[in-house]
Amino acid sequence: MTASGSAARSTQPGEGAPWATVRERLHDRGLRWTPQRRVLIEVLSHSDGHVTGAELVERCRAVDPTTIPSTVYRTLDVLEDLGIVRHAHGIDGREEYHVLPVADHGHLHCTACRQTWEIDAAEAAALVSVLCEQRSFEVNLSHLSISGLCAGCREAAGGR
Amino acid sequence: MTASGSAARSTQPGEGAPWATVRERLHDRGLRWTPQRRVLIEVLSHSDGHVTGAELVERCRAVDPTTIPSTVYRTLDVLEDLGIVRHAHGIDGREEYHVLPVADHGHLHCTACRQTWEIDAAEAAALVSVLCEQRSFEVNLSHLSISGLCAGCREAAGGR
DNA sequence: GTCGTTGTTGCAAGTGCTTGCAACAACCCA
DNA sequence: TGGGTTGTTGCAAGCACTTGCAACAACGAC
Repeated sequence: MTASGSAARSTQPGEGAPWATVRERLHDRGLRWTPQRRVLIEVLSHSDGHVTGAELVERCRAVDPTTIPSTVYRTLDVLEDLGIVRHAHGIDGREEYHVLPVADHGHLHCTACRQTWEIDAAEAAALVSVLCEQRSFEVNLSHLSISGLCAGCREAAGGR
Repeated sequence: MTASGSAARSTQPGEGAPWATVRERLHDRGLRWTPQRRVLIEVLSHSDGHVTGAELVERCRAVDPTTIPSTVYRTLDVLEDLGIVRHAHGIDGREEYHVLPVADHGHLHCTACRQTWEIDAAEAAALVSVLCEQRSFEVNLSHLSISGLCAGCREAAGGR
């Protein structure tokens, strides 16, 4: 909810209005601004947080019924290159897109209630530093997906 | 590589010969011992570490060409219930089965060289305890999949 | 050995996503 | 404004599973 609606309507071209600058950012890389991309950008600009690929395809279809899945997935790849979306794999291995990642963060999935939470760099710091020190492994936090049981479900399961 | 070949040939029915007891373990649950399951068990007993679902289907086909994918996947579900295999999702979201998980452990995937390593409870302890204390979240270590850059690839990438 | 119950299988259709390829159309340049 | 280059699209086929369902066959009982 933090600065959600206002961000899309902001007039400054930097952090504030990422959607407004997509077109020129594509141009800068020699990429093109097509009606199909316009549709996806519009859909994304109205999506908050996490959406699955299939969901995005469906929403694009609602705007333009001629939308083809492969186009959506290919455009998502391009937008990921631009840093506008980021994908991870949900608990069932499905693509899950995160729109406008403000900061690198991972995800926590409860296998019982299927809810999702974000974990920020601070919370993951312990793991990241252990792996970095012991193995020189650089963790890609945005792709980190942890599953298990949330507090509520542990309690519901009987506490033991 | 630790105690790989010998384990399958051991005669003691406890930890040592899990394959020999599968049949009765199925019986104990009112489940059946079918030729199709025999094939998969045989394939699994010759597989070490991590295999994808598709790979298992293929190997079963090598033993019995009439093998049907859905049967393999359904049998894997059953075997997972028995604790004989465990699945997680690889970096690309595909099913990855881990045969005979000796101890709970997670996985480390390098996005550059696609290699995989295991991380044990000790290494993940820092993360697990942070999440447990701060959120009462119980991490399912066997399903933990971390991606990033391994030491070798970081160096190859130019060190920066 | 035969019978009946019920867990399993095979099949076919479906989902989510990917890929190769030819036709198309943004966009740059004159 | 017209023309050419080349990034994109749409389509069809394919991969990795998943699911519903009717026919089948393990396995315990008689």
